[in-house]
Amino acid sequence: MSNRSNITKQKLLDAATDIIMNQGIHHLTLDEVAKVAGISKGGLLYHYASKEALLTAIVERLQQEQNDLYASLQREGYGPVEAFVRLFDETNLHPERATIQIDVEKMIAFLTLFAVDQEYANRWKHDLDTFFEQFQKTADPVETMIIRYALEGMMMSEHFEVGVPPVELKQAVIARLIERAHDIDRQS
Amino acid sequence: MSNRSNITKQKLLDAATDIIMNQGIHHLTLDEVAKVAGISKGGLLYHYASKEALLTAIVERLQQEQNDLYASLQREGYGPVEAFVRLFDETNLHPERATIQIDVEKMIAFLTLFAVDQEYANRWKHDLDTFFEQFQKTADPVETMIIRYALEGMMMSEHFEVGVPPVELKQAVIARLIERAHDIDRQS
DNA sequence: GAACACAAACCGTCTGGTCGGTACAAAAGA
DNA sequence: TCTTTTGTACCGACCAGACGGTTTGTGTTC
Repeated sequence: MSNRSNITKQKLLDAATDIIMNQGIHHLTLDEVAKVAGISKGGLLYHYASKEALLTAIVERLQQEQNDLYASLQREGYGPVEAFVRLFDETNLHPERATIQIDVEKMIAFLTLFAVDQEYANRWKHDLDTFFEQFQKTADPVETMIIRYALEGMMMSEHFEVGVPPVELKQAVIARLIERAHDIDRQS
Repeated sequence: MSNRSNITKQKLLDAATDIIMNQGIHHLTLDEVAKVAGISKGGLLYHYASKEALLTAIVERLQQEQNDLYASLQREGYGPVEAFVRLFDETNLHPERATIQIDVEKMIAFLTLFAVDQEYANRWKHDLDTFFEQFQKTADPVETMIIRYALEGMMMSEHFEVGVPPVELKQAVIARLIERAHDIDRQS
């Protein structure tokens, strides 16, 4: 695969991601992706033979990005639970690396993709199942699950903008979650 | 509006709800709803002039059901936070009223509707915003928000079947959430 | 018999996907 | 070195099916 081909593929994935994030999943049509990417529909279909192939590629790239971010947080010394919490709020905790927040925003936007067709969720399901299994073996599995669920719920709430609390309260919630995650990691 | 008309309307709403829950939102077409309801598409459009009108009716009915259930829980003496927790797990706590669990399952399925089009979420948003405001004025707003987020996250996890823990762990999580909710209600 | 409650054929649009063709560069042959 | 062939990347017109909605017709109820 040539470099030119790779660049075009990334452009297409970027365009599709952009559409999902800014216009919503129901505007994600092949014509729109091609238009945003500045490439013809024929060109799009040349690289991704079907819409499904395109979506698969998007999910895989996002998955990879998330894994990399989580791994880098663990390399910085955070335990598995605390690293998971920080995954959700890197921007607030480290404003200097604002770019990676994009990953989280992407992840949120992609929930809509999973919501529309469980097929795409299945691609991720196995990895997530394996990942969350470790959370059942911490010093306090119940509290760990509560932390995990709370983060996922917060994600939903923020994405749909339903019952969003004042910023200070949100910050306090995250602070307390980090605190507890830290304790759990220490005891584990 | 005649009784016959009302029965047909309920059949249509039931069919649409059934499709959303069992086939997913992208299979919710007017033809499919009509087919499942055993009524022609013309008949469907006679009662609900557009797909949007149908969806609005579905959301409104669900909203009503949820409100009624929450109110009945409060009438039984549960505080606002604990009643909210119990809303999510009535079947496990009271197997004898298994039917109302259906409401929760519906609610979960409908998240997909909101995911696809924020328009429908907006119909619910205002009420939910108002509802969640009281959670910011409890004895421990941070913990209350964590409880709320955790329940929403659990809902997501169960719906997409991602990282679902063993039943015992799930039960223990709910038990602890109820415990904390009870404390908060008592202190408030 | 008039309003109501449905049935069924039909229409226009949108969208995923096909297909024939072009541009161009690198390899192969002369 | 010049020509021919081949493979890659891309274009854009076109097609077929799906889907929301319309229209017209028919039976049912009061």
